[in-house]
Amino acid sequence: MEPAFGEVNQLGGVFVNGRPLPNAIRLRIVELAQLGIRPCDISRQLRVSHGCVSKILARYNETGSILPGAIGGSKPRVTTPNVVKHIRTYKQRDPGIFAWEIRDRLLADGVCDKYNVPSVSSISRILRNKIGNLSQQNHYEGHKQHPHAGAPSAIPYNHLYSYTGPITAGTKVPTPPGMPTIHGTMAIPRTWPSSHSVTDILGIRSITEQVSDTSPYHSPKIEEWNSLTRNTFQSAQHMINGLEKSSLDQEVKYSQAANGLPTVSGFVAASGMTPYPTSSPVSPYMTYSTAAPTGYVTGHGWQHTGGTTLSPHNCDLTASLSFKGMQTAREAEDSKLSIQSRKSPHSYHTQRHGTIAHMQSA
DNA sequence: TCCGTTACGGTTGAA
DNA sequence: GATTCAACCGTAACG
Repeated sequence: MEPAFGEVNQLGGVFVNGRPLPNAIRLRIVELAQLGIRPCDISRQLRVSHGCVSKILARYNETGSILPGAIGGSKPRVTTPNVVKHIRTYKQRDPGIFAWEIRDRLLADGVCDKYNVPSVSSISRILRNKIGNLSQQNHYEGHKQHPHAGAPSAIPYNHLYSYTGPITAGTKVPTPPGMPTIHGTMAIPRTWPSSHSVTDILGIRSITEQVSDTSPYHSPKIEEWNSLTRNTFQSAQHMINGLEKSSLDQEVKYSQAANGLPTVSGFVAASGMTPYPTSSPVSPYMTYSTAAPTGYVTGHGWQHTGGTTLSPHNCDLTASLSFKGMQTAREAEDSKLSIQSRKSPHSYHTQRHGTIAHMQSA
């Protein structure tokens, strides 16, 4: 069950447990950091925990993206029909073949690469569950003959069966040459045009990337985001440091504080505001609603999915960061990006709690 | 005081 | 449609 209100952290900021910060806040964190403001000051200024500031800045430096990672979902399956078909073929040709031999052969034949090759146990499971009858029959026959009598390794396997499964780290598409970059951080080998980048958030996408809309990995979700950005942003003329100043200022109006630090007045302390001060309680999950984006105070219009008119000159960042589009962009990218380095050290416990939470909410 | 790290309680979405 | 599971989130606390 969704909570009606967000929570308040020690700094007085409002957050929703388990949900990402608004994109504008994330963007503001990066921008302030680029202005040379220390993370601790950013933390206090935006009332976001310093751990979060650190995390967002670290991610930005690492990936060039301010956006949160893809939440939920499952890892791409490696036992695609094509892989199963090859395993079946191997088993047919050599009933005595071991799972690890199949694994090696899948690699050798280019059916899989090291990133998406099934584990030996997975292959065993496939043999048992999906090719069980065949396996038993052939295995029996195999015992009647010599297991390796057929010299299967000499048989040229059909290389037309190239792997067509989900893209993983090993099958990534290189960043198009025309991909705009922000600082050097965008130069890291992203393998898919990241819709998470500040550049993309602000609507600067290369033609190359748009061409990718017709790629085999094109999906309605990607199209949704692409159409949004294409229709919304026509140029990068307003970019400063990769950040769209005017649009940003429209959304997160901030003044100059006495200490010289920009103050995000739109994101005020809980003591000075009602987090979602509407006549009808506005859920922090407004993120996914269609409420009007009038700023963080008035209903947290972050990432609304409404039909605000978007243009380079009237691109309220909140609107331009339509969560609907962003979410789908993340989904699209997540299907293409395998971020190997972000293994959660506490997956077990989070999973456990997630399950419990899920059960409680059910 | 600052900041990187991590335990924790939570959400999400594909399978 | 419900459940499982593995990803993610931000906060709080620690060193």
